[in-house]
Amino acid sequence: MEKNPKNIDPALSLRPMQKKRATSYDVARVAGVSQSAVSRCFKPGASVSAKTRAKVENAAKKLVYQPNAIARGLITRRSNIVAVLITDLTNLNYPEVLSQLNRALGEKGIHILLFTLRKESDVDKVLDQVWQYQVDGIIAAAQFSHEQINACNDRGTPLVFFNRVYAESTISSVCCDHEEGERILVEHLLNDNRRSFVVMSGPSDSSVSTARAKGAISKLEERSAKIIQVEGDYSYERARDLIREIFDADTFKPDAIICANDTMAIGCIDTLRHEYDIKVPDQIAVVGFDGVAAASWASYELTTVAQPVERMVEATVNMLMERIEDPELPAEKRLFAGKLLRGSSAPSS
Amino acid sequence: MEKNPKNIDPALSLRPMQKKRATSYDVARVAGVSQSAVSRCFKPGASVSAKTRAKVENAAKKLVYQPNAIARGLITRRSNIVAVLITDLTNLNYPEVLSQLNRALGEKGIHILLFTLRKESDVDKVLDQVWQYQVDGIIAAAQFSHEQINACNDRGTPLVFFNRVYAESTISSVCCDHEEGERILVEHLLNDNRRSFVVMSGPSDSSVSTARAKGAISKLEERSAKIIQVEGDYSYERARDLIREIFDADTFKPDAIICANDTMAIGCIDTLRHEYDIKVPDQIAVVGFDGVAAASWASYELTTVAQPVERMVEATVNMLMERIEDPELPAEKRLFAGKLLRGSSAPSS
DNA sequence: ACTTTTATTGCATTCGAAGTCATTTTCAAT
DNA sequence: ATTGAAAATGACTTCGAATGCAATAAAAGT
Repeated sequence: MEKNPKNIDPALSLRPMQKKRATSYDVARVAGVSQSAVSRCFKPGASVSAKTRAKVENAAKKLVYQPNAIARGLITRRSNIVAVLITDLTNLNYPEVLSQLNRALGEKGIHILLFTLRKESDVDKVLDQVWQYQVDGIIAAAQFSHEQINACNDRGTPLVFFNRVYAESTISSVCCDHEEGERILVEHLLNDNRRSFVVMSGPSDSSVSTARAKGAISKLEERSAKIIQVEGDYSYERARDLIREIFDADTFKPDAIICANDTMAIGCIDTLRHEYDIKVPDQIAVVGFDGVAAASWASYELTTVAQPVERMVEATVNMLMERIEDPELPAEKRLFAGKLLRGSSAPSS
Repeated sequence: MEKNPKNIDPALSLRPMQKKRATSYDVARVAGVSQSAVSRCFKPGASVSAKTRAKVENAAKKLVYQPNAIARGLITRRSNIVAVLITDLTNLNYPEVLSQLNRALGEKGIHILLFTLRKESDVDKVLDQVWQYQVDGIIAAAQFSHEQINACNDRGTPLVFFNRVYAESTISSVCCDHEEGERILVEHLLNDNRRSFVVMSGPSDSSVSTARAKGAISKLEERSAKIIQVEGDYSYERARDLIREIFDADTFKPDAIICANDTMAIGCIDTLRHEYDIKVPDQIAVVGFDGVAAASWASYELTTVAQPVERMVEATVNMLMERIEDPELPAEKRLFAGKLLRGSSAPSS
């Protein structure tokens, strides 16, 4: 190791440490066995004698050998990679989702190839990349067109949607029950004697927002409450602007605002308090959805519905893995109830 | 498309669409050219006649062919994948970082294999995975031991740290100038006639926290201000508890609190206002660091230093790519100044 | 028309691990 | 000692695309 006995062109020795990683052949040579034997040592449950295994393990350690997952993937047709497509990473609860996904998949030896999407139109471009990497499956927290879904089916790539549902029975998904969650929230507000509502939805192309709005409105109509509906975009700023529009117009006097997510709810609360000097929740109640960390901050103590992220992720990963093992499995939809988080009863600012 | 003219065993038609994707050989056969020709059609700048290219492109379209990135990676020794290791995805500004990274790398045709770390001790396990996937480089927003860094060097895997600096000149990193940022914040507070300070750091094993605390304290000592130092963990809850300890003890009367991140600053503000009825910033000023979205919310209007995430990400990606192209490039450290975001002067609650 | 030069093309090989299969070794049972 | 079953082993092939090289075709020059 220390000495360099061969007399070679010094220019050559200036070259970087040979970057070539050791291969199974190198290990085989050092261990004095065949390449097959080396391969078997790295395959759980393969037939290898203790002697051989010891020789190989020594050699592998000496050469700092790690099997090449790329080469392995080529022959096994399993990359042990799944693509995670996710829109809007800035959505406050996606980091949690991602981190949980990584943990759950990691436990099964699966890795995440991450794709973040800005616009829905990116899906096509991204799917092209996804095919090239021969991923074992796809987890999508983004809206797909039917062509895109069919493309996945045609190629036999298992696909599970996270928080997106499609009517078709052939599409697997894991979803929080947004509709029912909203109904619970509304029930809560009605019990609190709220009667005039603003329903602030998310962007219209978001199926999550649509489901939430639908849940809220269905319940409100059952009780024939007064409603106006406004379209936000999940952002604090847009919520602020909408509140201004409503309260500057001064034609509708709501006593409750139902927001499609927590961020907008917080935007509403801040704007009501700081710009209109309205007490929340005394004069107007505001509810959100998601249960993000900020919802429980003392300034807000927001009433909201938290998604059971951990269970949902667990379900997503299990469903995907099952379908990777057996692509014949029929599609399945799983719906998880959200958990109502009640803000404190009277935190006037 | 509509009709299925061939009379085949129905059992066969029940089988799934053949999952086998088309290979370059399939395309070659259909196009009536050699596999090499197909390969060249997908390599920019290769020598192919217009005639051949047309034939191949037609065939490729017909077979929905996508080159297999796994196989390509094996021969070219370039996976076009970089590993991104990131601790604590729940840190509020990492989603932004990730999303930017994805964009910047995507533009260069590089993909992200994502690893989220719960504990620092996970780095070893994760690095093993990283080697197996023959990634072209590593971007690390996590603390590495020197052995771990050396391991990367030994294998010739370019490594760039994001927001972690090491004294060694051989380690590349992109970092926000936390120290100087704090000094600016402190300057700001001193100009505002604040004299007694609490410095609330992050966890002691975080080099970012250390740098920030160091910057604040150096400046404070220059001006011989009164200081106490407490150790938080970047979380809202811990900040709240620390505030309680300080104000319940009632031995030290600060008029400013310097928090190592925005989340703790927000925790401090909420606790001061809602539990101690202290006006922020009138009676006590609170400053944070990071410039997260919540910092600018009307309830807080936090004075903080925003990291120039976009520029930092750009720099990180460029540095990494350069080193992937030419592993001989010397290490480099780039330090970006943060931007002071002044909260409004008097938002008493 | 005929030689050069240059641009295309295909053959054969390569990357690294895994699986098939035939062969050899081991070890227990007779 | 002999047989048979089970376990271990290695030679060889495979996965799918890229590439060096030699062969060929097209273009250019004389």
